[in-house]
Amino acid sequence: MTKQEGVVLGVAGRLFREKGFAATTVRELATAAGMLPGSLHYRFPTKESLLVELMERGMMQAIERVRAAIEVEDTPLKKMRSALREHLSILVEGDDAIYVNLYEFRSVTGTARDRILRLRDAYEALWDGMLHAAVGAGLIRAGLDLRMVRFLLLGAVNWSAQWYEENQSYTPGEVADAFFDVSAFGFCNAGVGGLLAQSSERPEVRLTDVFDDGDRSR
Amino acid sequence: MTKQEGVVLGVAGRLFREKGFAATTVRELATAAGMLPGSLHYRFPTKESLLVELMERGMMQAIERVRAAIEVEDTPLKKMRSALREHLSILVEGDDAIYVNLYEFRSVTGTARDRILRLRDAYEALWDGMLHAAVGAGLIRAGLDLRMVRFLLLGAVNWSAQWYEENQSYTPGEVADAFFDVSAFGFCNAGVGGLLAQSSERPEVRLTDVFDDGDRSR
DNA sequence: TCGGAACATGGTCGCTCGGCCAACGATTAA
DNA sequence: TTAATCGTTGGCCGAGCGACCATGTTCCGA
Repeated sequence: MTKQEGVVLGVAGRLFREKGFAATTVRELATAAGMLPGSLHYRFPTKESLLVELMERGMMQAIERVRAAIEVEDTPLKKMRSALREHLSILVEGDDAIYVNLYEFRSVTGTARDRILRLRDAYEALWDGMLHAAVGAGLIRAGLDLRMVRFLLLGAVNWSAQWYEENQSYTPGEVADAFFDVSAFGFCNAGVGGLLAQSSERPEVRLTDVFDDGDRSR
Repeated sequence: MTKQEGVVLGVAGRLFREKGFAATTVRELATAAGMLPGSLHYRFPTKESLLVELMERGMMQAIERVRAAIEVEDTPLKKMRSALREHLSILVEGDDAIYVNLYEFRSVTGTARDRILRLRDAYEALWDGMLHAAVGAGLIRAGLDLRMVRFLLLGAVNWSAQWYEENQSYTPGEVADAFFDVSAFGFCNAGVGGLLAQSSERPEVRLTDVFDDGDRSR
């Protein structure tokens, strides 16, 4: 990737995020990248090819970042918490490629669609791996649909991009940890949660085995 | 509202949902509504006025439906569960106005933006009311940020529209109930959840006081 | 019955779109 | 110095855009 292509992808990410793919013109892209429309066409044959390139790079980068965030943790729940933090951090303060991935996918057609879907599958596999490891470690309440747990967590953080911009009274880490805390332990209080928990057949696990660092927000 | 206007709003919802506002042309709208562009212009001066009309009607309708779903329940948690069901049901199988509200808001400019934001505030106030009632009834774990609980629940269901289409192995009610179940009681098992719950100062509440109907999916 | 309001028609206006390319400098290698 | 290559320029293309309106047509109340 040349330096110029990097500039183009950068401004494309910003404009696609701000205005949406369909509402962004190639002239705007070229001007923002400091060149003329013809030059942009020389590097990217079509507007959609620019979108696809941006999305694929962003997705691969996100997978690597989350994978790295997982590797440094040593228990399934810590891995999940760390992955959630990284995911939200990339989304709201990383480059714009992931936001575009989430909200402009409908503009991608043909075979590029499948390539991006395969990348998404790879990302989701990271989560399923963590969840299954947590089940294996006896940390997950019995009878839950793991897919639903994943949908809950990732849906909440993905949607956060919608309200976080105008409501930055939290850090991304605080938001992610709050979501993880509620999802893991429930918003119901001791009595309600405790009564339900008694129906679980899982062995007891000491809380300190799960979180021994006391660090719930970064 | 005349019958024709209803037709126009209907096809507008469908096309805005399928292709997005910016990618939909007035000619497409007119053709789909069985009329010519000029006729459409007679009823709605601009494309954006059509979007605003659609969004306002949809939002008001959603508020009424959720309010009705809340009223027939008698405890805070039941109200929340019912509201979540209704919300998701409207989103994935109701008319398209709510989907458009969620995903095309950026195309609204000027004073119409504020009008729609005020409708959103009214909807969120429904949720805050339920959450505060739950706190008052001693059902919510101490130390939680209620706004985060709301963001978690509504974010997860709002995002569901992204994956539900191609994955209809669940009913909307099942999805909403799964989200509610995990959020309320946590995905961690008895030991982990129980240890955390012991730190709560809330009095015990019998589970049967919360859900006595056993109906967890419709 | 009939006058007028309500509505539909079909086309045009001025403009911008994404895509395209022949000609042109800048850079590099021989 | 020269020739080949790489990247850029700036404008043109047909298509399609949103907006608009003069002219018919329908329909309903007086």
